Amino acid sequence: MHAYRSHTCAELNKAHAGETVRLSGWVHRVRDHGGVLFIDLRDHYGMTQVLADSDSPAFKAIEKLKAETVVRVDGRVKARDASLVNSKIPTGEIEVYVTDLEVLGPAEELPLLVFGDQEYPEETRLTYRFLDLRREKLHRNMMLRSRVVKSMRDRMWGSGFTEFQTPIITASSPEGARDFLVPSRLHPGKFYALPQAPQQFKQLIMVAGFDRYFQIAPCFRDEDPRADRSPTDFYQLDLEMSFVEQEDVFAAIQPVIQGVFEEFGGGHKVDAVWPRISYADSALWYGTDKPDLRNPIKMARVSEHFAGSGFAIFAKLLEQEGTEIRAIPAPGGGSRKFCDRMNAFAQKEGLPGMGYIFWRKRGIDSSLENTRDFLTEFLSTALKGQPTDGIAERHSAPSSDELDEVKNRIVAAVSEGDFEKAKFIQDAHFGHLDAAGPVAKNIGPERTEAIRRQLGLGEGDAVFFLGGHPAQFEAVAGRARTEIGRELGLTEQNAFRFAWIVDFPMYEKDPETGKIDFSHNPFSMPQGGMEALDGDPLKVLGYQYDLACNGYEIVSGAIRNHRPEIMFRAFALAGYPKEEVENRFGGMVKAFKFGAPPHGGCAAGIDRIVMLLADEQNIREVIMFPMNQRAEDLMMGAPSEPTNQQMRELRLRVTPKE
RNA sequence: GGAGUUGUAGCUCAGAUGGUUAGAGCGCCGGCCUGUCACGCCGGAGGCCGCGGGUUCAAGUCCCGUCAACUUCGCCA
Repeated sequence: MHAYRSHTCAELNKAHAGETVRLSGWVHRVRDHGGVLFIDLRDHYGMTQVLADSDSPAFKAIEKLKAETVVRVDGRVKARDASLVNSKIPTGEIEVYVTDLEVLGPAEELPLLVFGDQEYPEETRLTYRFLDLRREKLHRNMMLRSRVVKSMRDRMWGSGFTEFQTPIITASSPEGARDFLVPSRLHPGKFYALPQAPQQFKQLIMVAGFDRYFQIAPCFRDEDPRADRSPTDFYQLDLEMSFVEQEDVFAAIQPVIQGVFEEFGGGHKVDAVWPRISYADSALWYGTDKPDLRNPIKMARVSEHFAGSGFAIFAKLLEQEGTEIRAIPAPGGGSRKFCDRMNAFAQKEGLPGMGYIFWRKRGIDSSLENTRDFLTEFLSTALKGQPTDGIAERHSAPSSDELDEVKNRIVAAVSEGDFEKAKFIQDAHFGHLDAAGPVAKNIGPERTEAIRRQLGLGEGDAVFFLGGHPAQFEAVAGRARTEIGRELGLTEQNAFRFAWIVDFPMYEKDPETGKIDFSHNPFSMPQGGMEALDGDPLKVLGYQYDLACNGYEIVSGAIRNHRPEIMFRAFALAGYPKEEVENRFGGMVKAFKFGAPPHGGCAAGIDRIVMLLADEQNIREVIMFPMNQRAEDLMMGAPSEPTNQQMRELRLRVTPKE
């Protein structure tokens, strides 16, 4: 018999009854009943209940076992009585009566329990990651990750891509993030860098004529972490294609991503149609370049309704250059309580607050009834094209100057034949909806009605307003949109919604220094080529795109700039002279001078995709050995101090902390 | 670097308004138990209430500072 096992802990069933078997695994849980005791024996594959009673030669030893001890047991498979079957586990129809036991790996008292779903501090979990990984959830997440990567790889091969590895120790490539540097022993004072992405290498692979490349590539960036961003390193499905345009790249990657989400998405709905949304529209509608389209709320510009209005804050604001008022519609959010809560949310996010309007049924004052009746009859008669003479006599006169004014304007509109306008004024003042909230009072019924119509809102709905320079409130507006969608239950559950965000601007202006710099990837081809670079840099768009899914950026890519002369010009606009470009990207620029094919590609964030598929909120839950928030590996003790010998070899000295 | 939240037993957490000896569940240790599968029952150990200072007759509780963790802004091809 094999030294450790004849079967795994997931294999045995009724058909094995009577057989003598050997199992190895961890002592998951012990249930000691005095004369009989049970152990759940666990391995990677599953769990089997083993038992011993006082007649068993192993009884004494088994009584002393502690949780997580690794043991080998020999025993006899017993079919369980119907009343004793455990339907929760696949091996629940049998149990193994232990005749011999050997401790293979004793275990001390645990800092973290493997069974149960008790929560532990991250610090403990990361220090004892190997224990945490034994637990069901992480074990499952890591297996999911492994299968996702295999599926991606298979799909890529299936679509004619070939896989190549690129260097890990390489040259610095100033693409935005901070580099991890590696000191060179052979060249004291010089440093290698770990690649932030295999960007230049994959472009060179295209120049080398391989046509379609992919790689499951590690990427290294020395930036602060976020819940969806690992510090230090992460993995991408990196791909590049020659002789393609933007839509060709989309067509290549969509089946891979969609396929993986369908395969591992646990039955969630997966979008088959991925809309293209411009960066500008995405910012306006969703307040972010990675919108969550499960949330149906679409924001809108409503400046015109506030310009010159009685709402002084916004009216004044709009007199400044570049300001706008934007609306976040909130269908079903029409209560004072909800509106106040969202206003508080905006204040917590650092804004002065959000103005709001909400609509409810209008209770018409009896003193207004006459006017309303008059107008209703007058309008409906007018709309039918019949003479309106004599209607005034059938109703007593309106009761105030203000009402007179409204009435006269309706009558005037009708006489000009502008029935639409007449109906609008009528609705604004006497319609069945009453607009509540301070904003409505200040801008008056007609501007309020115009906003309501623009946004398609009705009874029980609300709308929130934000004003100023869009760059300053857009992101908060986006978060408010998310919050509103969530609170009102508008955001669809159990679905993955995708969209390509396209037409990213090539450049942006630093609001403080006024300096023009690349807003995204400097290697992208500007739309319109060389000519486009002659005008206003801030208006130049790139062939650059992201794929957004449920509020996360999961793919990013571009059609590359493969023409040296356009590249020099593009860099010059951002203030990089030709010499510097040649200095920093010499290898690539040179390559482009010897026949470079038009090419483009993208990279998909594997960690984030698995995170979405595993329904996890934190990327550390899908990484085998993650760093903590301070980029430390608590288990391995990294970073650590080098030995003096190492420092001498590298000719390095650390300056003391100030 | 800025902001928010949290910090009480090994772990998860409870401890209104300041007031006797700081509690529960899980885990751990000891005992009982031959059908459990989150076994049950009895008993026990285990606390610088993150740390420092202050207010007060009295501080886990209020104030100031500080440290740590997480989240977030900046940053992020």
